[in-house]
Amino acid sequence: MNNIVIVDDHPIVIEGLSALLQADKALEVAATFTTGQAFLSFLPGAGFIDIVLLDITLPDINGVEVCKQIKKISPETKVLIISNHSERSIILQMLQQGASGYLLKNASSEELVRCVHDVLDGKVAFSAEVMTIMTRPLQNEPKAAPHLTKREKQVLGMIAAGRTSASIAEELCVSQFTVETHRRNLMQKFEAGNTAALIRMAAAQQLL
Amino acid sequence: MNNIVIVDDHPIVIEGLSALLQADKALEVAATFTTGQAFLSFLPGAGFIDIVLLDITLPDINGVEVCKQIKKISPETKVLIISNHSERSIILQMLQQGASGYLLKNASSEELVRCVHDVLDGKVAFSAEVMTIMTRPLQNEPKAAPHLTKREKQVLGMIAAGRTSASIAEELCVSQFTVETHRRNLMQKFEAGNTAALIRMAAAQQLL
DNA sequence: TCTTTTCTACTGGTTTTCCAGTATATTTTG
DNA sequence: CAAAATATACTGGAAAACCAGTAGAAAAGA
Repeated sequence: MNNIVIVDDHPIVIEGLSALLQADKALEVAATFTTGQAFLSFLPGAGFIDIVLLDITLPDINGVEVCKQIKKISPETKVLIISNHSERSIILQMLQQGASGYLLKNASSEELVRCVHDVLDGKVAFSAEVMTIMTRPLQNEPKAAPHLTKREKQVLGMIAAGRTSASIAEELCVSQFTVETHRRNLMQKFEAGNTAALIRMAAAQQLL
Repeated sequence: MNNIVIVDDHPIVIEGLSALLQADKALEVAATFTTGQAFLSFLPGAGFIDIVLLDITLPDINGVEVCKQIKKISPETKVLIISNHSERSIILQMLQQGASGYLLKNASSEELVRCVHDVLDGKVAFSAEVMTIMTRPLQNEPKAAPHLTKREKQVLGMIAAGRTSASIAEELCVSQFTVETHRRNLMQKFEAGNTAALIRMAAAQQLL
């Protein structure tokens, strides 16, 4: 009998997953949580968990963080991500964090059960749609978001808010030159020729 | 015994809703569908349906359209929207289409059952969060998108692409002054102090 | 610790935006 | 048709962004 824990902020989804999994005699839903924090408090004291079905978008903490914690506290516990996000970068990020599988919420019930078993067997499991996304050629992929430093993100936000370099410099207590250097570096990272393009790029990548 | 139909493209959600509703003896899930088209084909020949739990975002047709069709074919059938969208405009739009209630997917199971009963009783039902959204004062509502003329939209797009006024003027075969006047009017309409803010506003309103 | 990254700061010059006006021709609409 | 909205064009000046370098200090990671 395998112990399963479900973490998802939608009670309806928890109910659905539970119903689908309980149909299988080999699986036992041991506990469910609607917040990452509640689950993380439970985790250290809990007995061994075979697999965690984890939603990425939780109201309190990021799913990435939750996954990291699981792997830290109980490396043998498998993590199967159940998410709405179909961006390749996110899927990869979760796998790098130690997740063993990735399902989209529109996966069929058969896929769900199959994936849970595959993961329990030590395999890496994806739903059909995720498989398609991961194997799709890269050509018309949206450009990967460049890595921004903390400061750069901060400055970017302020530029997008319509602030001038001078006013940003004042607020951050740095020289105006510094702010302009940040701006220039941002434009270079985004391959933008001017502020307008910079903001558009950033907006397109949900960075605002 | 009330007849329920569930339309949602996520099998997991269907499963969850079914499990929660079947617990109530007064409710019977008569059928479920993962596409709007499948449901609409079924609808005319089907017996009387008391209530449809309807997801707005379906892979094939828009939930608005589905709702409209339900009300056309069977006006007495209640529609309870189950959605991820928490924008006031969308909620209002569904109510105008004849929906009797609106739930967010993160609603608790109690709320779900309560709302189903309320709707069956002829009331209009919202989950707590939707209630909060609908009664929240308008002040920090996102500003309605200003009306833009064709030319303004065109210029806006080109500005966002990082073009300078001069280059835009050349492409449009108008004077640089004209482009700058357009830009100024755009900034005024968006209440933006400079190009960066303009692009951010436009991006926030999906105008790019 | 050493290396790399990040954050900081400056020079000096060019280009572009931004502001506040005015004004006319062309469409659209009541 | 008349009024309103739209698109066009210009002046002139202040402010800000943009370009292309350089470079030291601080923090983070190997």
